[in-house]
Amino acid sequence: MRVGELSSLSGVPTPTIKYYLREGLLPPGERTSRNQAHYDDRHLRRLRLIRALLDVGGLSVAVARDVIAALDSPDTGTHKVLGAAQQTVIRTAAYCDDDAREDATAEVLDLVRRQGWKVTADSPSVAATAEVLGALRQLGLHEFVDRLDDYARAADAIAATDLDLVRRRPDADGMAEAVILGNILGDALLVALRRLAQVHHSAELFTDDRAPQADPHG
Amino acid sequence: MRVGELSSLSGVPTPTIKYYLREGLLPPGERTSRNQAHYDDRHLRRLRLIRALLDVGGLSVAVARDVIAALDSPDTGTHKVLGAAQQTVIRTAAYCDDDAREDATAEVLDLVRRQGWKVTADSPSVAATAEVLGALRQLGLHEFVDRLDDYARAADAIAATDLDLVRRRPDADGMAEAVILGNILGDALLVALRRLAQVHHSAELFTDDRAPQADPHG
DNA sequence: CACTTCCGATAGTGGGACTATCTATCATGG
DNA sequence: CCATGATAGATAGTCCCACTATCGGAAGTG
Repeated sequence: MRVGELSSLSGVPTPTIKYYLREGLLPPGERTSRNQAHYDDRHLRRLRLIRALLDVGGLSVAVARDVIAALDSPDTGTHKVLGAAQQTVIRTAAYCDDDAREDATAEVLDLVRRQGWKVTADSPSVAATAEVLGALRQLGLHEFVDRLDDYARAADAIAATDLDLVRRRPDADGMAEAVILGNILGDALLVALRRLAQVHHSAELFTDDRAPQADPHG
Repeated sequence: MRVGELSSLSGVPTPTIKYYLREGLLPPGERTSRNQAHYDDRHLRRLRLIRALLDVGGLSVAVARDVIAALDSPDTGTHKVLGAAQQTVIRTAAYCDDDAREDATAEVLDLVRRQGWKVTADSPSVAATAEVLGALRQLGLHEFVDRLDDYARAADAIAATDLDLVRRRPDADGMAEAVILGNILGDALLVALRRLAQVHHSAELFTDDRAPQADPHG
């Protein structure tokens, strides 16, 4: 197909497709002449991936490019792809200072040990977790930090399900995309589910020991 | 204190503080004359909250203003504040089409019933969850949707911990801020913990049935 | 052969989050 | 008491990002 058809099938305007081509998010089509190129359904799938990363995952174009590049690297083993997915954590700008970060890193490594997780100290996830932990500390949310293990247990259950899904999936063509998407959409899903469950627990808590409010948030 | 001191204590440049004042993120200081105003540590706390919402939570200034407005509303009961925290879910732009969304909404309500959650159908969390679910479906990640209950269970455990923290906290001055921050930083924390746990499970899985790779993602 | 579509390049747009400047005050220390 | 410097408020400018518009030349299409 040509770019016009790709545009109408995907719902992405032609100039935007050109922009993604320029930015290296979308691989170029197969050239048939000086000003003609053919695209196939791989381009369509890729385009959908891009939109999901940008719209639902909230990634920037630059980060999306990096994620996609990892996806396209020759050795796309599952483990490697999961490594690429790690990149998608980055939404915590540097917030806490260096001392706090260092303390927090030690604390995360402690947590890792307690949970029996096999993770090396220099993993980017450790840094990401430490960053958030530092922010929590610095803002005085100590109770939160005290319940870190509770949250870690939940995260462990989630990751177990994640990996179970990966394990069951045959190493098909779209597997790498599925892993990335599962992580990014999975994050959004978990946030939504958490709010949902909060509404329930909130209603439960406050209809017991406070004035019964009929309105569970709308 | 005056704005200069507020700036140096918070690390936020003076023009930016003025900008936040203009945008209604920060309440005006107590005027002492035509061109002088005094700020106190409430302003400092608020400023820290703002930066956390923007930097760590990734909220836009507009959304942050809404959240803060809810925080400042006269009846700042815990349940109400949690309602405001719901606002912070919004990062999933409209991605799936209307039909998919409708189906997904029904599916979410089913889930709510299965989990025994007390949530009304018109809660914003339901819509948010449905949006993500629709996106997952539309992208062909059906296995993911099939494990929805697993994720919901984890979310329930998380929310239970969340509410337990709220319950234990005396209704102090900073409680509302803590709830909001706990949600927003908590999201970031859980994403980070999930990645951390994934690294572990990934290592575990692939050192068993594949070529042993020494490198758990860096 | 008229007409549409395409490619590639370049330039422009609009929104968001600041950032700079300017004027008219006011504060303060010598 | 006055020079120096900070401040409030207003307005305008900047920078980045994600597009979007236009254009020239070339190729497909009925």
